[in-house]
Amino acid sequence: MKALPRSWFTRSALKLAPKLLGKIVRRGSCAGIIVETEAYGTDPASHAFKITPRSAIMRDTYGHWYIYFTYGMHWCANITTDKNGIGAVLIRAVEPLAGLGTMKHRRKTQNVRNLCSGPAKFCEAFGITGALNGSPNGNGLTIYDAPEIAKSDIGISSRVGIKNGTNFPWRFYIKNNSFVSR
DNA sequence: TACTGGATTCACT
DNA sequence: GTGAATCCAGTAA
Repeated sequence: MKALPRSWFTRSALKLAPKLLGKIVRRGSCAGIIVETEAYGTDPASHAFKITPRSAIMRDTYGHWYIYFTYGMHWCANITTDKNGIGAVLIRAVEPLAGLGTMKHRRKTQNVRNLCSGPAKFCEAFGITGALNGSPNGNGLTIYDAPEIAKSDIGISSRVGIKNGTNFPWRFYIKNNSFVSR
């Protein structure tokens, strides 16, 4: 199994978000299949809409982890993209493959479907915190290559703008996968 | 320095 | 379906 090289992340978030589906993410003994992603570019919902010290990593890097804290209690993990622009892909849901015992312990639940079926759940199950913010893919938290998911098996949805009435962002998920969030 | 609200989740009704 | 938990980045002063 080979880690996705930095060059893999040179394209835009919108292009890469569906291609990340089916890839393997691993941290320590925990691993899983990415089943849901969300693309963030310069839309009004994105932290990159206005570049600040926190979000500058989305402009300045690609193939690095952008991990931020929200709602006073949750971490969310993104992989930065777009060599010449601004973007990141949020990992929204993962199907657990290995390290189930550790995940159950961290998540305080025995329900496998509830371990990683949400962006903050995924971070908690994998023990991801801001300590990993800014680190490149492969340094503690790694996405490995895997066969692409067929286009016909990928679902797409966009939320209609809460902020500006625009459509944003783009959510991609593997159809009929019970580990996708809702 | 003070205030506001969020790329969420969970318990409860 | 609704509301609480909880803290930090961003913004305004």
